[in-house]
Amino acid sequence: MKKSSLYKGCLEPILLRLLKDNGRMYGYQMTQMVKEITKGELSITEGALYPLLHKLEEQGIVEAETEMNGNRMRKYYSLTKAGKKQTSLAMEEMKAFMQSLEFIVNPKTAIG
Amino acid sequence: MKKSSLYKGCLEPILLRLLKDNGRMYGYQMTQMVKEITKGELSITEGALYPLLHKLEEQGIVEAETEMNGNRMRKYYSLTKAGKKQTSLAMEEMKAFMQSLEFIVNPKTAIG
DNA sequence: TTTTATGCATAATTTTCTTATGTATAAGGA
DNA sequence: TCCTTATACATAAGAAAATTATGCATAAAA
Repeated sequence: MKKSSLYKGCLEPILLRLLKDNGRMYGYQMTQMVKEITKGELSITEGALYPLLHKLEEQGIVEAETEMNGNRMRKYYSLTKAGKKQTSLAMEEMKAFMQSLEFIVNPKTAIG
Repeated sequence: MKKSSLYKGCLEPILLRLLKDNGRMYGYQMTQMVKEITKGELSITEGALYPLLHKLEEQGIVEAETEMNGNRMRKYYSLTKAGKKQTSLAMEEMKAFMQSLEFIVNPKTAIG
């Protein structure tokens, strides 16, 4: 992540969203996609990413499959059924969160 | 803050924004205003608020004046000159952050 | 051949909260 | 009158969630 890190607390919903949109991804791919989507604004650090993926797997939110790509390992993650449900909830929360931020930071243009 | 706390890392810019918009505020007032603006979505806890205000004061971002309101104390905070500069930067970061979140969570409608 | 990119992982530390607790005044309801 | 809620500050202990640093390994590029 970035040094100033407003992103603190948003990483989990971000990953869930990525998996929801792309179906099946491996960790490194997530970091690259986020970097691309946000035009370099957000860099997910590995120290944050991998422990979180492991936690989500433990919780049954995602499931993992290891594949070999040439000589290199890739660990693909995808949402479980419970994970999809959880993602819906997380997206609702994100929506409310972003709306609240708008209210505070952009009180004039924010539409409630 | 809320339990789910996506807000982690956003409290400081939120307070700066409040002070920028309202000029001079005391802590309790900030908690009430945020609650009102966000329709109850965001509740700033005192354990997060007061230590942060003290830190900002130490850093010369805000300055404090204690006043008595009847028999009750209020500690009013306002941005210093350095604080206003810092707030501008923080708002730029917030804008970029919120845009990035849009890109991720709402890729179709997000305008880049 | 050294750096950069790909790809995973974990440990130590720091940041930033939550939760709990404490003090004190004032207002409102039962 | 008494208890709860609201107002208003403060701090300490603990948890959560990052950062930073490190490690391993393969492959491509400079």
